[in-house]
Amino acid sequence: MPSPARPGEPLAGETRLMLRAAQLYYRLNLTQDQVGERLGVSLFKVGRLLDRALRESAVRIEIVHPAARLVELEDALASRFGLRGAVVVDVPATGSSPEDELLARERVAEAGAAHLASLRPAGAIGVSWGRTMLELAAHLRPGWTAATEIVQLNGATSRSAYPTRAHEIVERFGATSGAAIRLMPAPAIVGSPELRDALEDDPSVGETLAAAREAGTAVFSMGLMGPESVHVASGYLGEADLAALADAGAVGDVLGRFLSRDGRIALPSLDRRTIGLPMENLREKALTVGLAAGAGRGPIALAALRAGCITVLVADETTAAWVLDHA
Amino acid sequence: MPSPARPGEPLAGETRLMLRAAQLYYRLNLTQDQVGERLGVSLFKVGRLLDRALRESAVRIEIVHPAARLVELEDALASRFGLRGAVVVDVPATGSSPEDELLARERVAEAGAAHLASLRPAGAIGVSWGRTMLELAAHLRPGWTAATEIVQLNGATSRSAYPTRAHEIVERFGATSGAAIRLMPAPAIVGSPELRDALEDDPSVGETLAAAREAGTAVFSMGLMGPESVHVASGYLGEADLAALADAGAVGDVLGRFLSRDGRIALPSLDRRTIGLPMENLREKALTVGLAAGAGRGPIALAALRAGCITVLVADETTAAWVLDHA
DNA sequence: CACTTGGTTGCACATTTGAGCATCGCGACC
DNA sequence: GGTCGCGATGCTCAAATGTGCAACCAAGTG
Repeated sequence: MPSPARPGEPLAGETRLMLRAAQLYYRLNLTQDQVGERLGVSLFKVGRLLDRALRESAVRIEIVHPAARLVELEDALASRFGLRGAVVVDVPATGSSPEDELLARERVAEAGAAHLASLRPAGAIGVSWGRTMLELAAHLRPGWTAATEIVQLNGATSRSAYPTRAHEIVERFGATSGAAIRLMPAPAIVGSPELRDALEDDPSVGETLAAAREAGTAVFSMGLMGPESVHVASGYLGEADLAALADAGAVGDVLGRFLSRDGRIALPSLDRRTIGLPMENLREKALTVGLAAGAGRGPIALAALRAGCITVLVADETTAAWVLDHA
Repeated sequence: MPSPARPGEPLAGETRLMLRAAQLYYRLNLTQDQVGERLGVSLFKVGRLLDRALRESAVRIEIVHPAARLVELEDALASRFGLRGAVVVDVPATGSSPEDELLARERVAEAGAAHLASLRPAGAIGVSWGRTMLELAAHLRPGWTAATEIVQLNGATSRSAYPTRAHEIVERFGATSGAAIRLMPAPAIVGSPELRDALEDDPSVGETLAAAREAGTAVFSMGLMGPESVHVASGYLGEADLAALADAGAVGDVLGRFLSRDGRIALPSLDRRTIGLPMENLREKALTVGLAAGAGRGPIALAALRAGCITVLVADETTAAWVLDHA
């Protein structure tokens, strides 16, 4: 490629012409033959001049919109992880203060609700619970889907005074769509594998679980691992479990299933005490929307992506950037 | 115009779509309907999206070639002073050391020669003399013009040991074109108006002067005012004249005519002692190429432009910028 | 001096893009 | 509840743009 005229060399007439053509074409928006007329060359030559300008990158075209970065992150995530889509939300401040967490949740939930609606999911839709899911449900607009059934994907009856409000979520999903709802009347995590199996075998839970397996769509949020996890507040996890999870390298959970960095079940013994749709079933769904909102969600988002259980990721910018940085 | 999404607002889906379209169109060079296909919208909508992106300046197109600035200066000069053309030359260093002066002269002269040739002047061509003109002449390539006659525009026989080499210039112009040449056998400036008139009335000078008036084209350089002027070295100007010129606000000369900042003859009494084509005749020519090369030429270049005696300016970048700054 | 050969030019043609216009959907206002 | 107006959409058609090809020029080369 012809060198871009080092200072010190006389400027070739061709180059001069090229730049003048670029000015007239790009700045003044003349057509190529107007440029040609003004410059005294044929319109063909103008085209070739502009071609050269582009190839030598004498003109630079860049996308400067403040949100362009978000779109870039979305595309990068989608192609890196083979997603069907990604939505990255611009959250002004992203610290880890409760207010920032709240804001991030609101914005991600809002964007998630809008995107979910735009996907027009049909048939049965499975949903998880949690603060982000509650917020998402609140943003659903009547008629957003023609789905026939809303199924709760994992256990949610609280053991503590702190309510999971899981039924509110499912009800809101149902109320805004006219779909039938199906709750899962069980805790998320119980004390023993035997109890888990017994509950899952009981029709009250088992039928919901079967419906959850059948649903073509799943919507869920990703939870942090640690004392601030909703599973601690809800009384499902004690000190000992937390310590064991930490030892096992857990970074967070999806539907109550705690994952390690690489996307595997971190602690199988705990997983066997967890009630709800198992990972392998989640992976089989045609459409799964996973939400990650707030500081520290990078690791679990990445783990879930690696686990292959996400087809559409909705996240705040910080989380998205972290994921791409560490992928 | 729709505001460019302040951070803190949810990103409208339209905007997201717009940016994605811009990415695909400008970065990946897809056609508008390929973009439409990929984004699931009609090609019309893509066109409108891209339109909006342009109007909201979400995409910026800029010309980044290092020489772009020169072209800008050229256009600005041409439109500001109603010129037929302008050539601005990139000169690496532009100090006022002798080496820098030399370099600037070389580059401006080279560009001037090339541009002059590209204008294909015909008929009679008038030329001045000076170091820049000598350099220009050296860069003329055989056959550069079909002109019939080369005429010296102003007096040039040296009074001092320092030769003006004016005849070399005219001869080179003639030799490279096959045109007849006509010298002006007289000094540039003489001691009295009476002598000037007597010389100009003599056929030896008068006929050349008449031919100079008839020439349709003139090529000349601009000289500095002060002790470094070639007119001092050649012995035309003494201390007293210099002081008077300084008092009168002279900034430099064109064809031996010293001008003040505003483009007027600075010192009419001196002008009446100057032999050569007068200003008013220079102004009448269809094509006049004026060269300004080297530090400190800004003021005389501006003065000459204001005098209206230039249709094509050739200058170094520093001079060009100075002129536009002070116009 | 004829003959290649590489590069540039202009051109006809196909594709792509932009402009103007009819239509549609939706909300506001009788 | 009708209907008026406005903005968005898709369409047709003309303009603008890119592509492949043949002609041409200039500079080597045998």
